[in-house]
Formats: sequence, C-alpha cells, structure tokens
Amino acid sequence: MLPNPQEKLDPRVKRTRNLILGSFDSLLAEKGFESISVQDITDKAEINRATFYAHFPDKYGLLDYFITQMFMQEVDRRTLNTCHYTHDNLRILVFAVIEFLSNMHSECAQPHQQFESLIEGTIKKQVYELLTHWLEQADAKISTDIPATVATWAIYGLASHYSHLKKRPALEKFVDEALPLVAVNLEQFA
Amino acid sequence: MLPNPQEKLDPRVKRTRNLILGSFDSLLAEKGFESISVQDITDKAEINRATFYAHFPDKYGLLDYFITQMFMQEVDRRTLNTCHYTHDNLRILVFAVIEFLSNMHSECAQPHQQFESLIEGTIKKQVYELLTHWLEQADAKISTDIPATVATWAIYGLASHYSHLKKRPALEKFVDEALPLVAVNLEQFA
DNA sequence: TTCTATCTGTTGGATAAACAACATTGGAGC
DNA sequence: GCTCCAATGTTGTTTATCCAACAGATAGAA
Repeated sequence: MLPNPQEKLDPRVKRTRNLILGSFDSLLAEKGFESISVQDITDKAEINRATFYAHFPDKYGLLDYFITQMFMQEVDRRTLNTCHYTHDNLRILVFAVIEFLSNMHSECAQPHQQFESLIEGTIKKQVYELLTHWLEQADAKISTDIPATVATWAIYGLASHYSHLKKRPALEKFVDEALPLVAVNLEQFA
Repeated sequence: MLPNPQEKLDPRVKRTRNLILGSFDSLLAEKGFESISVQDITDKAEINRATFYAHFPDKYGLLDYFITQMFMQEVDRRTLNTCHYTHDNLRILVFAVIEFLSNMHSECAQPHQQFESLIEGTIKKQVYELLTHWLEQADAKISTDIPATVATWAIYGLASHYSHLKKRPALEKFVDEALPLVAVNLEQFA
C-alpha cells in the first residue's frame, strides 16, 4: 500500500526534505502557520530558498506533506497499514486520529481555524484510503466508498470534537461511547 | 588568529563535514580508530564514499581535522584564543589540554598507542601556535620558538601522564604542583 | 597456490543544491 | 494617492554530491 517512503532515494533529497521538515516542525512550535514564511523555513533549515521550491510548490504543499508524513508515522507505529478491517483495528484507528489531532493542538503555537481546515482535508484523505484498503479486502457485495466516506467523516468529527473540549473526558471512555456509532455501518465488512 | 571556522562556507560543505565528524565521533565511541574504515564513516554519515575523498585524503586526514576542531572548540570555550600570556592563562591552557586528553580516553572505545601518537602531533601543533601567538605579543628580546617548544612538550607530557594515571589525584592539586615547572621558562613574557 | 571478500583511492558523467539575479505582489507608513 | 520594504516564485549558471565503475591491495578459506 504505502509507496515505501524513502528507500532508494537520492541521499541529497532525503537530507533536504528532512531539513525542511525539521525546520517547519520547530517553527510551528513557536508561531502560527500563517505567519511562517518560506524564508523562515529555509533560513532555519540552512538551505537555499530556491531549493525549497524544487520540492514543494509553496508552504501549503509543505504542510500537506508534513501532515501526511506525521500521520503515516502514527499509522505505521500502530501497524495499521498492513492489516484488514476488524472492530479492534477500527478502535485503534480512532485512537490514532484523536491522539494525532490532540498532539497537533498541544504542540502548535497558534492552531487557528484556517490551519485546522487545511489539515482536515489531508487527514481525511489518509483515513479514507486506509479504510477503503481495509474494506476492499473483505469482498462484500456493496461498494466501499459510501461506508468509507461516512466512517471517515465520523472519525474525524469525533477527533476534532474531542480535541476541542475544554474538559476532556478520559479517552478510553470517550471512544467506548462513540465507537459503536461509527462501527455500525461497517459491520458487514467484519 | 583563527581563520573564522565556517562563516560564509557553502552550506553543502558545512553539512557534509558535520555529517562526517558526527559519524566519526560516534564510531570512535564504539570501536578503535584502526578498525574504523572509510566505508563505516560514510555509511553512518549517509554520504557517498567519493564525497569523503573530496574532503579528506584518508582517515588520518580526518582524524587530524577532527582533533583540531575538538581542541579549538575547547580553546574557544575558555576564550584562550583572544588573549595574551599571563600566569592565569597558562594555567587555564594546562587545564584545557589535560581535560581534553582525559575526555578522549574516556570517550574512545580503544585508545591504543598508535592512536595516541597520532593525536599527539596535532595537539602539540595547536598548543605551540597558541603559545607563540601569546609570546609574540610581549615584545621580549629573545626569540619565542625555544621557550614555546619547551612549554608545549612539557604541557603535553603532563597531560599525557595525568590521563594515564591509574589513581588520578585531584586535578587542581596536580596542576598546582606542576605548573611552576612549566612557567619558569616563560616568566620573562609575563 | 587460487578463489572470494572487502576496503581503498580514483575517475567521468548525471543530478541536486547553491547562488545571484529578476519581476511581481502586498502590506505599512506617510 | 505614493513610497518603501519584504516575501514570493522563477530562471541560468556554477558547484558539490551522487553513483557506478575501475584497478590495486590485503586477508582468509578452500
């Protein structure tokens, strides 16, 4: 499924991307995404500004890549990328999304509305692809796109809701209560 | 005096050298210098082997550069590079050399005889140049090379002796006892 | 001995990154 | 309105690094 992140890639490219990602990561910890310039990123990364544009169209392209990498890392860590649909895996996925969003909120200096809607699309795309991948392994009769879409939006909605709560309940309890509402549409693939 | 280490240097060169130094440093912590190959260094640094040879003639050249950089860092940290000859500065210099050698012995996995004689030349060259720089500021009548040579060898000898002691006495005490023997030949420059 | 293995130091050609420009945009202050 | 300043994208050229290949050296096993 995953296109083997950076196996036989030119070491110069690996280096440059990692420098950009590291710089971007630490900048996000100190100020809001909107106030970060490409200059800031390349200065801190100690690379030439023109090199940045050889890798990303602009800082929004970088953000997309950054979120994708971070989330894929989470998914890998929980070995969700090489499995199929089960109730447990769905539960783990929900945990992953919630914790990912919560971490973003605690680690980023100024998570404004615009920033959040930018990462929303990126995360949902990843979740949708993962779910579709799972559901297609179980050869049910019906198509997978409708159930995957519903589940994706539901999961992201839960994660967004949870990460914005002033008084967050225990994560376990929250998931136990919410998970059945997500799972009900996917039972046929279990 | 110092040629401004890496100010307006091509960032690629800076990066590569730092990668090599870092790789070499961590390799020295796990095995002896003789058993470290250029392959090992470039593998861990994730650079091409040919690139290594664009920077250093061989691993001995790297060792020389490595020791020079480490020692210069020590000298800078104690701001010895921008001052002149005083009894106190001499004392600080002796401390620096002793601590540097002692650290090398504790951080390197297998500090064999051959390895030590390789770094000896490098360190002594640095000490000699620093002393000469100091002595030439005081315009004494006699030439500086003889006193500087004697002091250099004496200082290094003391450091080597101390770092090999099974039961090392307190550093302060050791220096207090030995320093006068070094300083006696330099009094005229104070 | 011969056959493999690995490391060395070097080369030529391909490619990524650096650099110094440039025109354009957009905001801040007057 | 205007000016100034800083950031954006882009381009052409130069330079550092990559990569695959090479011959020679060394060491160990068959």
